[in-house]
Amino acid sequence: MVYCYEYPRPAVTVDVVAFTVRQERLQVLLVQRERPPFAGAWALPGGFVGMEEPLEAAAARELAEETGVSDAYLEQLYTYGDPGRDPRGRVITVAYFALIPADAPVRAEGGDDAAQARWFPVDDLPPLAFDHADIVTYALRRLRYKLEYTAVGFQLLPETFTLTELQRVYEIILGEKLDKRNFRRRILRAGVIEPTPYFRSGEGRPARLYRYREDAVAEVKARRLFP
Amino acid sequence: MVYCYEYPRPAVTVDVVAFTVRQERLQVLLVQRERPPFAGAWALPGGFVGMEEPLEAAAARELAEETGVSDAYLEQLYTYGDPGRDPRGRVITVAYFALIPADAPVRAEGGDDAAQARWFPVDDLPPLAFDHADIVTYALRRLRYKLEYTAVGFQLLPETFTLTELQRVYEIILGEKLDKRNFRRRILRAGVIEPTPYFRSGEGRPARLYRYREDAVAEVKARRLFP
DNA sequence: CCAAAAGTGTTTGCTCTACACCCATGG
DNA sequence: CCATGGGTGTAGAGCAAACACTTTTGG
Repeated sequence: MVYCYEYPRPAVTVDVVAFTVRQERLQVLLVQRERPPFAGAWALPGGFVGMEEPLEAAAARELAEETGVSDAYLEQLYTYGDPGRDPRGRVITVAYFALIPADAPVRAEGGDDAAQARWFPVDDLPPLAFDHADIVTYALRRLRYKLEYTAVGFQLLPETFTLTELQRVYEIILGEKLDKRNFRRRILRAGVIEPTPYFRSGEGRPARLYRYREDAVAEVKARRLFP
Repeated sequence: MVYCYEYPRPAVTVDVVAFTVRQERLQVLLVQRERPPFAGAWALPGGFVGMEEPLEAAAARELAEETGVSDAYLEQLYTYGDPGRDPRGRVITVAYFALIPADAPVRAEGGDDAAQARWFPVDDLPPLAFDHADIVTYALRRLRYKLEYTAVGFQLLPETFTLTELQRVYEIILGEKLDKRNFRRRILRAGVIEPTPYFRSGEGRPARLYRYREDAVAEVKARRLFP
């Protein structure tokens, strides 16, 4: 064991950029800080990493504490460690991004006890504490980029979903309309989702429900410079 | 300032996977450990992050200490923090990968004073300390992937280079022969390198020298799922 | 039977791939 | 003049983009 008084050590935290699609908008989960620094300001959910806790477990724990969601898609994003990013001293944070299904029963909408937690549309965020605005910007770029060449979009939907719903998610995140026929052809060709025998009735003709294929490889190689 | 005795803190290190192409092979820089744990074993160059030192600066410093190279291409790779990855206790490491030009005057080839440092071909590595084998594997995957859709390959070459030299780098790293005409067309279309007025004479017809365009955007978007 | 949303194919253009010969220099 | 590596174009195939109508249900 290396002891603490050998050398001073930075503190290590995790922060989570949790995305969801609600009310036809891409939203990010923020919590309101209660203590200085930045007391009262909005920030990403996060906290210190336990001494025996893997990093991803810490991110999952922080996310679960704020939302109650425990099976979200979680991916390491980047590690921010500039001295001076935290006025309290040297704090290195490992940022994660998470995709929360639209039907996940997210509690704390309104903040019952401790820290208030709320969803904010990504294009209408309040000022954020620390360098969290940079982190969100980077997470958003990564999310868009991932959508372009993988099929992670369904992680933002319930277990079964219609192709129209999935297309809406892509349109909302990418910020542009997509052609229905081309969308369907490509998303199906990618082979990461499969039809179920079920349909959903609403207004108009019922739509077939699809689900994620457990055995699928999420990364769909796009055209490469040197195939 | 948050003081050390508030909570125990993990130690934070950086490790660098430095690639170069020598003797027609892709090689990785390793250092031989002098102290336990894993005394005598080979490991990635790396070390503790200074309390006032940015992470990338720490990686650059470690790389410079081992090689004398101070202007390499450096990119954050991933942060490894499993408890138990270091037998001394909780050590979180931020891994970087670096591309070293073939003509860089790398000293310590043979280890003059302290730790011995050597290049090893990636396909013939010794057993590595800690989880460094995992880190190298991931860095290699990322390097191949980057080569496929960007034009970072020239970072492994001197400031000016011929297209044939560049093609060799790609072939060595990707492990397959490429068509000369298609390679040239695509690499030039990507627009990240430009011809100089100079030629290099060797055996046969002299070859035009190219250089990196400072103003170029390195990321060449490949075919996307939803353009 | 009308409104509303689901579902479905084809044509056109572009980009990737495969492939072989002439060019410029040094010895 | 010969050996060596540098440099160049094209035809065919496959993929992506654009585009409009028919189908199924509920009210």
